[in-house]
Amino acid sequence: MGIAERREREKEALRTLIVEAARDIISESGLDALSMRSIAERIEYSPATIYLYFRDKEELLGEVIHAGFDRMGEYIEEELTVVGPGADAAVEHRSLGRAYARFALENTAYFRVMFELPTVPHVTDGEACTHKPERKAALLVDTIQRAIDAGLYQLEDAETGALIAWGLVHGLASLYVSGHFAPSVASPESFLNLVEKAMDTLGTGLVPRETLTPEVP
Amino acid sequence: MGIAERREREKEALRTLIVEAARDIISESGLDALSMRSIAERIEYSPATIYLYFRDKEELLGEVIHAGFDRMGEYIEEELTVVGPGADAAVEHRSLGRAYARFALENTAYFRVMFELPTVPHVTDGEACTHKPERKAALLVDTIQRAIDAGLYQLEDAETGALIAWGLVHGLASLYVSGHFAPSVASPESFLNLVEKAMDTLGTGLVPRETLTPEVP
DNA sequence: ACAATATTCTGAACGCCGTTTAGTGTCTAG
DNA sequence: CTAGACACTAAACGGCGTTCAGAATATTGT
Repeated sequence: MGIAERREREKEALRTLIVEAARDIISESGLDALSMRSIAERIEYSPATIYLYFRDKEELLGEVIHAGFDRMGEYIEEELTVVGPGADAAVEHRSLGRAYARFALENTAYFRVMFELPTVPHVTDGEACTHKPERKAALLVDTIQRAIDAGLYQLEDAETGALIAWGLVHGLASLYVSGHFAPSVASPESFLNLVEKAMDTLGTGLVPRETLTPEVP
Repeated sequence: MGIAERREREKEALRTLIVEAARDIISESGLDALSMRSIAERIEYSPATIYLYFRDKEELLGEVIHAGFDRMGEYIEEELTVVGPGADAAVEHRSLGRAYARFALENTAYFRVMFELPTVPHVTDGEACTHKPERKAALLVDTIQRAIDAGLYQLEDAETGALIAWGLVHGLASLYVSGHFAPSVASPESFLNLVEKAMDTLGTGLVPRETLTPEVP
């Protein structure tokens, strides 16, 4: 009998409804506006009901954040589609950075929640750590490894290179969404330009070539 | 009569006592532990008293953040002292990055408050914008400009270069203090190493020199 | 020295928050 | 048709930021 299955489905539906309500409140009004009561009002249930589906606010936020990383994944795939499947690793690397910046730009409040929160409660929950940013990080490491293998990047360690590249774009995005940029770079366009310029600079380096002493063979 | 002056001094003393109490609570127990009541208890006054010295919690936090940037300034000066006054601009630039990273490392909770908060309430307060990060940012721009002038860096625009360099170090620090790094880079030493490596990489570039097409003269 | 005044401080309250619990209805199974 | 499982909620608890009437204290004028 499909009766238990229907109950199961309804339960799951309400669960995702709660997560979506939370996500929408954050996107529309910021994290401060997110309360168990505001979620409850939006989905037209009592606040207590939410606790039948989530242990506490932290667990609920964990799911919201998880959904955020899924959404960021869509940005990445979209950007990768633009450059096409045959692009070299360095070009793909640029796509990843662009996607990251675009996501931060278009999901400011969401981005902040994803990266500024105490976080990572259910990572230590025992189960395999197939969670949030690590998934995308693996993709970045992979891309950079391929760039190294193709001789496009000079790096001993792809993982370290990935952290550096991540740090660069994340730092710019982070400063942008927190409003720490002067008005001259505070516009969306100039932010995206800045990220492009930053990836250029990371590629070619600050120090002019001719001043570098040649390596001993 | 010095009586009004003494009152003035006492008023100022209690004001800074409040700010210091807030700063200590954040450093010891994190931002979540900071409440008007916890501050009041620590300084042995009623919570209501704080409102005689600060409009609201936001204004108080603004002063705490301001003090934080002063403290970061001390880190910078200390690090600049290490390399000495005669160092070239590129070396000084490295010092700035190192100071930034060390500050984040040794003042984790404080760093987060300084950069992750809605912020900047009294910047728009009308008066001259001689506030927090911009002060230090000017120093960074200056250093990079000197590096450009000395031919150490190849950049059209020192301000853009400063944003990129800031973004790189800030991003790594930001990811570190938020716990977004895998355990292998989560230790203080490896974090500092990573920042050094990152500044190396930004200097020399990801792309090997010989693959770069020479500029048209 | 004392009354009048100005200043500093606080107790108690308001409306929010996250969370718990006891109890309400409603649907299902035998 | 009834007994039990289930989904749900009203109400409360303690903590939060904040306000305000009034107590306590310090300063002044005489």
